[in-house]
Amino acid sequence: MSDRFDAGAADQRWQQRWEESQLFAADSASARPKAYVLEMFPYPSGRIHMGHVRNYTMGDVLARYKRMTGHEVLHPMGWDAFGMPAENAAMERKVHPGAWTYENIATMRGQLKRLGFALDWTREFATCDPEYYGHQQALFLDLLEAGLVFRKESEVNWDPVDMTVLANEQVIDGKGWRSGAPVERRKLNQWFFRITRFADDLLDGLGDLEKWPDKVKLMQENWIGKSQGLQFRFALDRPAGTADLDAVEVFTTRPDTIFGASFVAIAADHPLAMAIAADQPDAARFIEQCKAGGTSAADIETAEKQGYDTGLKAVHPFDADWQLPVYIANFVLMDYGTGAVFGVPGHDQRDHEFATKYGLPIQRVVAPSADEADEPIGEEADDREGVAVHSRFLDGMETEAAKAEVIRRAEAEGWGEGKTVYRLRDWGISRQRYWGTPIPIVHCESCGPVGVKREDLPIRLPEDVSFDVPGNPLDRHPDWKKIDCPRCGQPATRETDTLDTFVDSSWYFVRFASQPGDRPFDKEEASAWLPVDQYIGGVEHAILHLLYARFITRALQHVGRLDIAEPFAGLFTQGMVTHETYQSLDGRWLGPDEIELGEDGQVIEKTSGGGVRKGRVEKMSKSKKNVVDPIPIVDRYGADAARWFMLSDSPPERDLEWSLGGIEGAARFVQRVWRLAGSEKGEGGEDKALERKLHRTIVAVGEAIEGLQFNKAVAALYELTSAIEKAEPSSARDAAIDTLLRLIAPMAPHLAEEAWAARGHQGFIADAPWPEHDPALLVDDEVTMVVQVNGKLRDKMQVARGIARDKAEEMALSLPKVSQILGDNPPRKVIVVPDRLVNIVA
RNA sequence: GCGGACGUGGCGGAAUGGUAGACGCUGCCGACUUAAAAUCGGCUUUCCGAAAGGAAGUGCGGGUUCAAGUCCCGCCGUCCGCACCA
Repeated sequence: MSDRFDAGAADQRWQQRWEESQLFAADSASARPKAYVLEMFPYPSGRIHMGHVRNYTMGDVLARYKRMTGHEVLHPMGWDAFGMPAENAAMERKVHPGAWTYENIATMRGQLKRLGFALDWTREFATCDPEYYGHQQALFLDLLEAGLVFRKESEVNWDPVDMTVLANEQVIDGKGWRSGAPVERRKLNQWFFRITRFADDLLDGLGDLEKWPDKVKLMQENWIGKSQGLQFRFALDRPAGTADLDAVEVFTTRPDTIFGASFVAIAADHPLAMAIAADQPDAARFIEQCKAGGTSAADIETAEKQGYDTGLKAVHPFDADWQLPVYIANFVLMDYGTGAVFGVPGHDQRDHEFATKYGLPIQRVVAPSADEADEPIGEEADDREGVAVHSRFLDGMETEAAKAEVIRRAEAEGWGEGKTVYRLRDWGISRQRYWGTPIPIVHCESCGPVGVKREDLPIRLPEDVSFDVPGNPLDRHPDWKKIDCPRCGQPATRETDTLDTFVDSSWYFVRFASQPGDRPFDKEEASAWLPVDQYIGGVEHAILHLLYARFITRALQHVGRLDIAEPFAGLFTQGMVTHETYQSLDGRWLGPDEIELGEDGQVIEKTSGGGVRKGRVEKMSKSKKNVVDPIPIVDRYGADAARWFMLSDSPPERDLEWSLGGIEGAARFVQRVWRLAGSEKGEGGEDKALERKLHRTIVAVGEAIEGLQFNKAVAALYELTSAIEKAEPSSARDAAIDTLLRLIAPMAPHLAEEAWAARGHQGFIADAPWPEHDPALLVDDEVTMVVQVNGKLRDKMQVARGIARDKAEEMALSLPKVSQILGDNPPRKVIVVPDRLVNIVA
């Protein structure tokens, strides 16, 4: 063996051998227990970044570990290939989105292979492959036939200058990112998936997801937002002219605060608002104003609360003489509840701001106790629950009881009813863009929207499109949309909207498991692999992607395509990769390769020698120029060092700060293991202490990998490596080295294979069984017990394991340090935790 | 604005309510070397002390407990998501 591990040569050698032997191709028919390990597939943006390296390294360690523990492993890779960046590239660089995307895929595939991931490349696909999106169109038709797809009006961000629909991220401070024009909200007829039909089911299903992080389940629960409340009608004292507008229907989750109401507010696009606008020009103007700005919730809710007093009065349901002003308000959403609310400024912060602005009464109607009924409401609303006060017949009732009582009376008197509502809205899937899956619908004047014939799938995107002007190229294509109606044969037009790319990523994991040519997937084969045992990706996907994938899985079950409800049995959300940022003194962002350490230790800009301000540690991003490209790192230090660093130190769920020192440390460790593997062999001899350490490490590393706590596995392996280095040559030490190689094989596979072969073993270490541990070697005969006085550490003692309580107490009390502190006073109390500590309370 | 998390040495972090700082990085000292690199050994929370030893200490302020980084309440700060970014 040579002195230094040649990472470049070893990486290449083993990657080639793995590929030649098709080692990581998954066999659906295998009799071994199956394990499906999946990382969120990447968007082919151009080059892989550190976040990808971290994500795929974690999954790779688990996949390789599962393989060594006797599983048939499915660990596939593909491309989430539709989306806006390809269209932006087309506009900026005059390249076709498809050409741009497939070039990026080719580059990134090579980069991933360079890292030596144990991936089954035979199952690779891109969502922009017509084969894939054709199957997706078939699934769309299934859902359409099952009544899970419908059409309705909904708002989009409209750029009035570019005459195009904008994504939320393209709206910056209420203006279009290219044109700079103030954005408007505009209504379009669009397609939706009826996800709300599964709202309860998606909520209940969270309860069974034991291997999901609680925080993600909680976020989904809040997103679905199931709440019980009261829906009721406020009579309007002056009918607005038409018979059906003599009442306004509101929904509230706090019916107990009904006596604290001081106004009624309706959405700007509420039918009543429309009716009022018809004869009040000021109202019409206000409604126009409300349409300014983007559609995102953050935009709407951080905007200043504004209202327009319609002059109408709503009659309080419990008191015919009590009238509330009716406002049109910019913060009430038509999509949630009934599009109308009553405002209780005492107990809702938004209502409080509104009431303060318009001089409306603020009355306390809930208090921590009846004694505090007259505590004034201060600068902020009091949103705690308690007992009802100043609320007539509700006075003294607990919040929950008061809610029930109001609902009971409303139902008895016939003006309202208890109702369950969800915050979750139906999933809008229409996108007015080219680079996505065409929605397989034909619009016919006589038949309406009709699904295309299945034998015509895939409905392909036309190649000859131009991106010279903004807007949807499908819509302006000269003949693509012209087609005869599949039902009546009359001339008709294709739907020119494409599907949200979240649809693409909502079933790709099924296609990985089974990919027949003639249908989306085979139910039996997919069932053999699904659900995914461990899914790994960024926490930024905690709600939308994961909820949509759960929905689609249920929908596919509903239409009989699949027989599981939950796609991902285990979920892990990993943190971001961050790096320091640097700015020149005049404010330009500088990349890590544009700076260096000056003679006096100050950071300076390489080209000018000018001063550099160290900025905060932030997520790697092009705009801050703090991106480190993984590939030069891999070329310089080897794939294993890069992988090892990604797993070291930082807990995987937290952010990882990239550092040069860190990668060098990892590379040093790779060399240490290599030297150890080539070190002098011993003849015979036991080494009990080393064996103990070894077997504890086997347990620790296995548990750490199963729990995805790779930083702990790394720490345990450092300890074991040091212990072996310090041990005298012996056969026990040689065995420990072979075991160490198997333990690091999932994390540093090239090093492990190279050293395994150099030590004379046959076959791939990737195929070697995971080491077994001997339980007898895990426990020591002696333990250290801590002796505390009043909870403070004063001494320690070595005792036999399993020592009796009274014996431990006696020993502790006889320690000189203890008696010195206690003096002549007998201890008041002694707490003994077996084998751990004695705490003496003086 | 709403929802969710996180906060421990110079740095990344470890710690079933039971020895705070494992392991790694950095730095310093030493060995090897003509020299350097590589490698190996030691030290590295702060304060007081020559040492032995002592005191303080897990964002801030309270609380529960024999015992709190860990549990509870209230703040502060940072990050993620908010439905057309992926």
